[in-house]
Amino acid sequence: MMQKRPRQTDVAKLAGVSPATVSVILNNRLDGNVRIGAETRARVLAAVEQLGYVTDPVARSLAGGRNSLLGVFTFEPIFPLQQRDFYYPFLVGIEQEAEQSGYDLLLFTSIRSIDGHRRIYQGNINRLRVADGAILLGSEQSKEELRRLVADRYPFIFVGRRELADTPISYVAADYATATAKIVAEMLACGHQQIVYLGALNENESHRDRYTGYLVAHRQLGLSHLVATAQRIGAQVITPAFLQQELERGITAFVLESGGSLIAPFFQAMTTLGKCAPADFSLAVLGDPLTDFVAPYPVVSFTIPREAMGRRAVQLLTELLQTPYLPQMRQETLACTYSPGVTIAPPAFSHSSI
Amino acid sequence: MMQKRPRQTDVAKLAGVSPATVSVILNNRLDGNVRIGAETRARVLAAVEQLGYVTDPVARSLAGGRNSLLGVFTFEPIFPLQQRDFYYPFLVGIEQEAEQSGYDLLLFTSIRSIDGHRRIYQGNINRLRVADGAILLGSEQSKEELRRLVADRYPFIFVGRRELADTPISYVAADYATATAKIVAEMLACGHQQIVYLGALNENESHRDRYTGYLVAHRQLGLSHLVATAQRIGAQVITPAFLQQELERGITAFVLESGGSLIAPFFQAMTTLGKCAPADFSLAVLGDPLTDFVAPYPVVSFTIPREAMGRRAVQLLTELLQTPYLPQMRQETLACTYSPGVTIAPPAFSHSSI
DNA sequence: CTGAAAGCGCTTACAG
DNA sequence: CTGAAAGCGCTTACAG
Repeated sequence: MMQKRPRQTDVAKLAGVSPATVSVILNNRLDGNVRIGAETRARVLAAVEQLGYVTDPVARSLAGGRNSLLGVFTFEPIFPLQQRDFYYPFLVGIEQEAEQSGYDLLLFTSIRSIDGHRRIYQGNINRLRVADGAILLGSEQSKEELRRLVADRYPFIFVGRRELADTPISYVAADYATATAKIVAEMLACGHQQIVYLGALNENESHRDRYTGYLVAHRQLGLSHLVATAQRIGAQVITPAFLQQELERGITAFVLESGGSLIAPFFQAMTTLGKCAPADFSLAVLGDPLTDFVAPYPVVSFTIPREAMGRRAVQLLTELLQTPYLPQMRQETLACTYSPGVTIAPPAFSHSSI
Repeated sequence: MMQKRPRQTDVAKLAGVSPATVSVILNNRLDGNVRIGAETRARVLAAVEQLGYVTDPVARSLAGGRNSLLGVFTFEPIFPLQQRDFYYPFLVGIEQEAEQSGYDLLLFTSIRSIDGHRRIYQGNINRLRVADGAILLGSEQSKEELRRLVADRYPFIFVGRRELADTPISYVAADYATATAKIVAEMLACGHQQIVYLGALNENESHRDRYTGYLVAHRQLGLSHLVATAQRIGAQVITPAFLQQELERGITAFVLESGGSLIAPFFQAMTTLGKCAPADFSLAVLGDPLTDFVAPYPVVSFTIPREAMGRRAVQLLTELLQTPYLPQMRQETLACTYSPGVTIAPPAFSHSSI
């Protein structure tokens, strides 16, 4: 049967001091007017050791201290069966930094997913509050819940840029805009004048950032008039007929959002047409490099700094927790790494007439 | 500036009832002697809505006794960069079951690894105690720490069988013995009489269980005299010369422990010799099926039920936590799944002379 | 059917 | 330098 855990009072009794003293020593408080004698401190620490005492984080947290618990909340299952690659690299970074900072990680697994996604507020409870602050991840996030979190002044950092109408929120994001701009600029420099932007149906912040990069690249060269509107399309739209049509109307280069499952259909359709990059068209993927399985040749793309984002999110969160009176907002953007490929070359029939 | 979030007392005041009543209603308590009038309940719920009241889970858990935190402790980093496949499936199962049971997961990332592995007891303090109980994983576990954990009566379940000299400990393990016995029996039934057991250098419980299965298969057929002692060898021992020698002394079948990095050298050496299973020898791997990358053909093996082990570990742990007065020991073994291959066939030159 | 009171285990002013 | 006291926000017997 289970022994009751030792309490602070037990330690206090054993050491012959008051609970307050134990608390002060354990929290290493160095306030000007709190000073503990070396002898007392030693006695208390000895008692702590002897009893195997560990502060109850729940009580500590209630009493207004902090509990060294960093929440990790994902809107999808944390360890998804399918896309195991999605969260993993973030978690690697998060764990590394948590270890450095001496925080434990609290995964909110008690939060049942309802119709496929999890909600922070269940009934009336913000479960996240058991942790000092939390790192949020996930694409299926509910803006409504974020808004409420901000209103509740709960400290959190989103991994990935998220925006709310009136309310700025803290995040660590990948710099999709710059990465995309660089690639599109490369295409423009090659002489492409009709670069079509193919995006997935659901538009979110990271998609918008990519599109911004696309626009910026054109604008910087004074080529704004060449910009085509982005096409947000379902994967099933990408057929040989569709791409044929695009090529015929003078499109010489494509940039594809990753993650929207546009990529496999694209290659399939192009193969059906007997078209190949960079001979027949130029191509870049706006996201992580493709595996050999998906692409027949190295496609120009960029790497999202997932681990670094995880690490940085923990750093920012711990900063937030240590300075509770400063504005609770941090927004940071980390650079993506250009990933070379063989898919960008001058267009076969240059329409250049600048 | 934001208002302080509403408390239970605010709701009580607004509804004109006592905090206790609010608590009872919000927790939906149906105890025999607690009954709330429909009108009162409606009034309270309306007040909750109006104020946007959210129960503070920290206070709730302090008052209630339990914190619904399940610890997850790994002796190596939880999200290792290298062998990401090792912990992941366990964690999937653990998360699934934690969600079912309404527990959150506490990852002890604050525990720094010293010379590559983590220690539960740091300066005589058991960090794990911040959680109600914990699930332990990892091959590098220190027996000394486990012993202490048991002595402290801390509730935990090890994923994987672990044994301590005098102290039984709780675990969920894979049934390596049965899985191995089945495979070896298949080889014996095929007519093999010299089956060599090749094991990694470090012997642990899971290795011993496999060897036990190897022995059992022989014994069940009354063939104990055919048993060769297991060879515990380093990967570098597996050279073409070594295997040549084995074949020459009449060995017709090999069973290899997985995880000891014996497998790659084995295939390399056999390829060098120009030998191929099952024509020249029979073969099984005592562990997870090999990827195409490692093995040129499907090798008989078995799948370790990692997810199920994770799930079961959480179940057993929550049982332990709910029945604190029953014996704190659970040992359970889950079956592995036979994974077929093409590597077992009758020996080319049968020495059978039974 | 509902309220007053005690208590969960800690921290933090405030005295001295 | 250390202790007594109040309080964090809830739940749970216990009264009535």
